[in-house]
Amino acid sequence: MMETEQRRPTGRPRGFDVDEALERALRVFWEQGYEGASLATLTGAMGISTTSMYSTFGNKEELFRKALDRYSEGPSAYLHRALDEPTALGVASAILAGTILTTTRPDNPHGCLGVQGALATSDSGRQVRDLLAAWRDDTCTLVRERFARAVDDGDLPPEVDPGLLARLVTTVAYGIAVQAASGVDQEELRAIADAILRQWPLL
Amino acid sequence: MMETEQRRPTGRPRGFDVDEALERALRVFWEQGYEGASLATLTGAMGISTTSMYSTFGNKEELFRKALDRYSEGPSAYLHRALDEPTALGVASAILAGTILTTTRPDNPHGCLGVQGALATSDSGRQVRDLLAAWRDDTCTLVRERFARAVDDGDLPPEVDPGLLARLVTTVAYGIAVQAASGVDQEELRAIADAILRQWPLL
DNA sequence: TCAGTTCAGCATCGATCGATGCGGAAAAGG
DNA sequence: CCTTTTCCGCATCGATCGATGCTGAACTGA
Repeated sequence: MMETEQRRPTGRPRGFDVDEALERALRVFWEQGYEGASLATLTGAMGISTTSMYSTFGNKEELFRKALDRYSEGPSAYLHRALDEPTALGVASAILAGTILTTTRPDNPHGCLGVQGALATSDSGRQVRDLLAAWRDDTCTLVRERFARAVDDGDLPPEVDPGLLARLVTTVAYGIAVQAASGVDQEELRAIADAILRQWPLL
Repeated sequence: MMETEQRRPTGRPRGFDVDEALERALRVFWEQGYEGASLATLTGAMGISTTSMYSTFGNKEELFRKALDRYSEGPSAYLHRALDEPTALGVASAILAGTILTTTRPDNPHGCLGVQGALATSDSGRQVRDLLAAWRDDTCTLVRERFARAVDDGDLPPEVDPGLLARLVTTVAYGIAVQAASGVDQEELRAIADAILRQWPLL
């Protein structure tokens, strides 16, 4: 028989919830960026000591990576749901709608962690900057592959370049994220997305 | 007769070129952001001592404000030239073309200072963050007023909302700036801009 | 030449950065 | 109970943060 029951570690159990602490850290990174978020601010928001943070998450960069993963599966989960839409227009519409909702939700920091987390950094933040650039590019790649499938299915005209269309949709999404970070109204952003989608597929 | 000759100050003259030092500082802020750019990095690139920097520019925040002014009149000067285009389509086309050129020029940092200079900051950078948000909003306002004039002139259909169209163009421009910061190819961005402009006026 | 003024190199300020070591407290197994 | 293991508050590390004072050098006008 397999040993299915997870090994209960001996010793004093952890005194805080890892998921909740990570959620708190995510929000700090989201609002203040990777370099702007200090360890003191992070641990203060997480409600734990620096010792607990380092023993649990490694270091600041590892904490950010885990926070980004949580962001992808939480606030940014609309992206993968959007890719399941039956039509390419539905995909694009869901991406822009999800972007607007996530970047302007009143109880969240405004903007997108993947954009404002580390867009320009010093040398010490270069690794995280590259990580987010890859994160954005991965998003674009996923959309491109979905659009390529739409072309194969006849859902998009054969002359449409899926890569270009994916780059266009993500560009608008990132632009929306910048506007949202400045506090632009949600309905105004919705009107922009509608105007773009009204010309679908634009190419 | 007016005293037209400028007062020559007595004492030892300044040993460096203020414009060139500011240009160097601008490039550091452009690449590393306001909070990422340390005084040591700034003065090192400017080739002056911290004493000279403080006596000449005030402090780090004032230095950034002056660098932003220089950015507006230099790399971002295409914006005001674009507003002088005879048609609204010409304005939008010039804005997007200028954005692409400035944010992807090989000898410049990639991206837009107004976007990546301080998109998410700690509390200490909040003033600069707000400054850049206002800078972006001012840009949008200038474009809106230009489009409103185009509506009055019959250059744009009367049902077009100038504010919405201006927000759309600037949103695409900011999105392009984000993509450029990630290293996206210039021609790909041009293709995106062309696709947008092909549907003009989109609303 | 001299007095007056400014520049800028050097040292350093207190605060904060990310990160770590120590040691008592707490909770498990035996 | 006792031993073992882990957690975590506290103090602190060297480095760096933005910012300033001191002081001799440099250059002016008289």
